This record gives sequence, C-alpha cells and structure tokens, in this order.
Amino acid sequence: MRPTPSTDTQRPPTITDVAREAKVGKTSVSRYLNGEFDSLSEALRLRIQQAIGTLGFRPNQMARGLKRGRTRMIGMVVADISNPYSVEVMRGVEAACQKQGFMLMVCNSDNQLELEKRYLDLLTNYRVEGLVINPIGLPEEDLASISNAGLPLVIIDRRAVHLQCDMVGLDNRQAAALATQHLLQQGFQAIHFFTEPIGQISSRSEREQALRQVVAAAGKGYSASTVELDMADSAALADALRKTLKSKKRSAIFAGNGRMLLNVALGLQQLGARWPEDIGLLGFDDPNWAALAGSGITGIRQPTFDIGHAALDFLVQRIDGIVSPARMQAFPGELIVRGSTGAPKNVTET
Amino acid sequence: MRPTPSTDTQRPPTITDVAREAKVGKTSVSRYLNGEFDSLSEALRLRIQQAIGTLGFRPNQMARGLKRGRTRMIGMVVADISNPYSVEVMRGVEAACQKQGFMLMVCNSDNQLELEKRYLDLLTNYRVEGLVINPIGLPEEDLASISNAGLPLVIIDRRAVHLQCDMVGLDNRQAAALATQHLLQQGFQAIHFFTEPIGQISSRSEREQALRQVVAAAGKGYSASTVELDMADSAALADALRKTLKSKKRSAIFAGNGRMLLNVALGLQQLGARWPEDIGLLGFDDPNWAALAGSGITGIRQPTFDIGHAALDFLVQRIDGIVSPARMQAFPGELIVRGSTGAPKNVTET
DNA sequence: CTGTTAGCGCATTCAT
DNA sequence: ATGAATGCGCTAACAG
Repeated sequence: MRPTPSTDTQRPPTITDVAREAKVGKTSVSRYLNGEFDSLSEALRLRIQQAIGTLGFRPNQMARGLKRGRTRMIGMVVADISNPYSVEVMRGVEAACQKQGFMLMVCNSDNQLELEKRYLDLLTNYRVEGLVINPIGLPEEDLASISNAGLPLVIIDRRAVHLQCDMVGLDNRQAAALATQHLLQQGFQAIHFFTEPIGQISSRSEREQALRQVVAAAGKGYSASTVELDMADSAALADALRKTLKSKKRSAIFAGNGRMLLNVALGLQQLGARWPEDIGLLGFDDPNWAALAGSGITGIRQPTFDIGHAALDFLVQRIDGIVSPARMQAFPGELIVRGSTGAPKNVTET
Repeated sequence: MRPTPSTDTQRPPTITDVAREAKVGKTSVSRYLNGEFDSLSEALRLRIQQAIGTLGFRPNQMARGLKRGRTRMIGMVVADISNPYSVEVMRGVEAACQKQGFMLMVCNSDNQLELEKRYLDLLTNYRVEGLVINPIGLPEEDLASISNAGLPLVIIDRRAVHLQCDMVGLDNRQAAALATQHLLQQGFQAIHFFTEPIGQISSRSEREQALRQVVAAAGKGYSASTVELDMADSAALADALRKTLKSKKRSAIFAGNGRMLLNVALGLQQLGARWPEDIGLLGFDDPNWAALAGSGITGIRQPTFDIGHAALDFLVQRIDGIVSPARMQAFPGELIVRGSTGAPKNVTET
C-alpha cells in the first residue's frame, strides 16, 4: 500500500467527519469538545474519543471563534522588538496569556508609524479580543478609534492624555529621581540626559523632568542638560559626546534607555573615554551586559516581566466586562550600582 | 443625548450591515472588499465606500478564513525569545511575512518542551497555513505528525534527520572551523568549547565536531575539550572556568552561543580573569555588546535577518504548492575579530 | 454589472 | 441523554 497520492494535502477532518465516524450527531461531538461530559453517556464519549483519535481531528478555532463571537486571541504591538525591554515585557504578557487561556499575536512595528497602524488594523480584523500596545509615538487618534470601538486596550510605557484606557509602566519620576540623587551623591555636578527624541512620549519627558527637578533642588553648582539623539545618527552622538567630555564640571551621562546606553558606551569607547574616570555613566534598563562594560555600568532595573503580566491582567478584566475608569499602574525601578558611577578619583596609577 | 448605554460593546458591523446601508447586495460588498472593481459600477463602489466609512466596518478575517479555507496566518515557535538571535530571526520572518501578505503569530516555548507542544497544537488549531519553528530539542515525532498532516513546516537552526522538511540556518561547520583556525593562528593551543547540553541538537554537535576536526588537523600540541553546561547552573560554570584557567597551555574558550558567551564573560570577570591576558575568548552570535567587554570579544556573526527571511520564503513556496524534496539552506558565518583573541602577550605593564 | 443561494466548521436553541 | 436545525460573517457559484 503506497502512501496517499499527490492529494496529500487533505483538508483537516471536521466535526462532521468525527460525527460520522463515531456514528453520533455533531451536537454530541461538540459537547464532547466543550467538556460537557455530564450530558454524554459513557458509550458515546468513548466512541467520540476514539473517532477523534483515529481521524486526528483538531477543532477549528476560526469556526469556533466565528460562532461564539470570541477568538481567545490577544494582539500585541511592540515598537521595537530588538529592544530587550520589549521582549521581557512580552514574556510577561505571554505567560499571563497562557494562564488565562489566550493566544498571543505579537507584531513588531519596527518604529514605523505606518507599520504600527497597519498591524493595529490587521489585529482588529482578526478580531482579537484585546490589545496590548507599546506605541511608537502616541497616535491617540488611531488608538481612540480602537478604544471607542469597544476593543479593550492597554498601553505600555506611555501615558496617554486624552485617551481613556489602562496604562502600565515604570514609575518614571521615582526611578529617574532615584538615579539622579545617586549621581549627585557620588559627586557628579553636571548631568547630561541622552535620549531619543522626546516628542510626545511621556516616559521620556517624565524622566527628563524628574531629573531636572532633582538637579534644580540641589542648588547652584549643579546643572542638567538634555541631548536628543536619533538612534541611527552616530555622528551626532559622537559630537555630543565630545562636547560633554569637555565639560569643566564633574559630569555624568544618563542614558534614557538600554539601547541609548549601548550606543553611548560604544561611542565613549571609540573616543577613548573611560568610566568613571573620564565621565560618569548610568542608564535605564540595566541590560544584562552592564556588568561587563569597563568597571560595570550602573543601571535602573525595571520589573519588565511584571509589567507585561499586569498589562494582560488589566486587559482580561476589561474583556470580562469590568467597567471602571482608566487605570494606571506604575512599578518602581531599582537602582543597580556599579563602577561607572564610582566616586570621582583620578588616581588610577598606584 | 447621552452616550450609548451600557451596551457600548456593540458587535462590529458586518458585511450585511454594509450592504443594507449602501442598498446593495452582500456580493457587491464582498467584491469591493476583494478589489474586484472591474465588476462594479462607479456608483455602487462609491456607495459602498461611503457605507464602510460611516459604519466603521472591518472585514472579519475569521469568517474569510473559514470560507476560503486559508487564514493567511503563519505560526512561529521560538525556543528562547530572550535570545537576541531568535529575535533577529523573527524580524526577518516578520518582514517577509509582510511582503507576502501574511500575519505572523509568534510563540515563545521558553525552553519548555511541554509548552512547545502546546503551542504547536494551538497554532494548528488556529489553522495557520505554515509553521516556522526553532525547536527546543527536536521532537521529531510531533513535527512529523504536523508535517504529515500536510502543514508546511520549516525548521530553523536545526537539522532533522528523519524528518522531511525544509531547514534554514548557519553553516555551522564552516563557521566553527573559521573561528577555530583563527584561534590556532593566534597561538592558542587548547580550545575549550563551552556549550549548552548538545543532546540531539545538530547545530551544537556540528559546531563541536568542526572545532575538533580543525584542532586535530593542527597536530599534537593542540587539544580540544568540550564542556556542557546548563545555562542556569552558575556554580558548575564557575567550576569549569576555574579548571580551564589552570591549564598549562595557552587556552581559549569558545562559547557555543551568545548567551553562553555572556555567562562565560561574567564568570571570568568574577574570577578576576581577563581576556586575552589570562585566557582567549570567542563566541557565536557576536552580541551587540561584544565590543564593550574588556578589550572586546571576538565573535561569529550570523546573518540572522536573512535566515528568517529565507525561512519564510521557503514556507510560502510550500504553501503555494511547490513540491520538492526537503531543502537545506546554510548561510556562512562571519568572523569579527576583537581583542579577546589577541596574540598571547603577558606584557601589560609598561 | 448585480443579486440570490448555498455552504465553510462549529455551538446553540429546541425538540425528542 | 441525544440529535436536527439554524446561523456566526463571509465568499463563490450561479443566475439574471
């Protein structure tokens, strides 16, 4: 007996096939699939189980979704999947999804607004039951239209002003203040905040504001500056670094996120500058390589997994029909101190 | 006029709603949706367009999928999403998906075999049209059952022996040989391959074999050893490192992937060992922080994005019905030389 | 060019 | 305890 001919691409067996094979009605099979064993005789249950096995039947989720009006799918759109921060958040979301019986569709908008829109559309069309989004900018209009359409939505790492929807993220003010105080304590007098363009992005502006506030409160003699940089523009970065290194005061660079921290560190290295001897260095996200770079880089660790998990929990509550005003959950950041913010000492040679 | 009452969760408008609103038949709306404008009068087209707009109608992909028998969804299961390698591959797959009009569902099996199985099941139930998988071990049985069910499948970074399906990955032998030759040229005599448990995982064993082969060909005086380590077991790692550091010969550690490289570097740092002074260091994956660690770490860069892209191209060909024996595409690796494999010199003090 | 009809695979009344 | 019939939103014949 030779294998099935070219028509190897059999369409998958349907509930009807199972019913026929088991010599029962489709209804009974459906009941079996939904675990309604109370209303099934032992005999039927066994026949059905048998039939499903021999046919290799798998219930079509599309059809179920269509019928029940719920797909058990969650969509997630991430601004930059190559940022480990996003990946960690995603892991939290996924773990929570699994506990709750949802399937996660992840899309990477790759920092392109157009792509983000497209994915939002697509996910909507696929009738996901909820959306977790870490938006690029903050296309409040687009998001509003989604939210208004009744689709539950939770935003990560951004605070929307005009939009009524749940938000989860870091307590940026607390975290930035914590780090800035540390820098001042360590004797740094000029703090340079290196960030991607702040624009309308709340997490960035909150970090900047808190930084400035703490520095201002420290009195004169202390200064804060902000450098907005495009991640791709390494020339601009080098310029800014050179300028910063010339500062008379004891200076430190505060990187707005893990990627920026990487770029800054690489840039400093190329310029032959070392931390903390030539300049202090500290960044958000505490990437896993932070201990390796020179004498280690001080960082702010975010509870990324929890953030993702919390986001999905919010979402599921909405899906389950809870009504409540928009909520906001801000997790505290933790300061991990390493060599790059060591006390000023120019004594390297013994 | 107060806002819509509690029933704010309106079900989305359907094609029927549009048809009624535009005073046309559902068929015409369907035609409109599918771009069959040739068979639509200007008048109808406009009315439909109008109706879609005012209703905010979005075609239900589930229903379309059910009807047409194709969902335009691709499933991807990744063994470890927190490995940047996987993320980069995923970006390649996603980019290709978009070009081809597919939607990608990504799942992270988190190195748990059970989870992997579950996700494979789930994706199958959702009737994805193809599967890209970077398997944990190589559950050939499970994969075989999928493949035999007629679902196109492409495996990433693994070579399946008994399984007939397309594979995409690195040319592990070439890459490992290239790196090993470099180490020998640089004067290293004992090469220690640090890897996660090799098991049935072809990429790992191929790397090891190529390494041993090159070392063997170099003649006596040269030696190769393999250390298999669980990523979580830092004590075992420390032990292994201590042992390696005691070696009389000029030694180098060859890390089996980026994560292992990170752990090794951190471990060495904790032991106070430096590269290349105390030991040579080199690893697969060339992580983006490699230049920052000490005098930089030499790495093997993989064309991850291309790998992902190629995988999806293979997959789509299968989906489009191409019949051909299992194919295998192996991309070459590139050696990025940095300080960690510098020539042996114990002259650090001037 | 346009509309009517009949399912896609499944869950759900409603009978029996 | 079981099954027949109906419809979810959409596309694809098949008529006009």
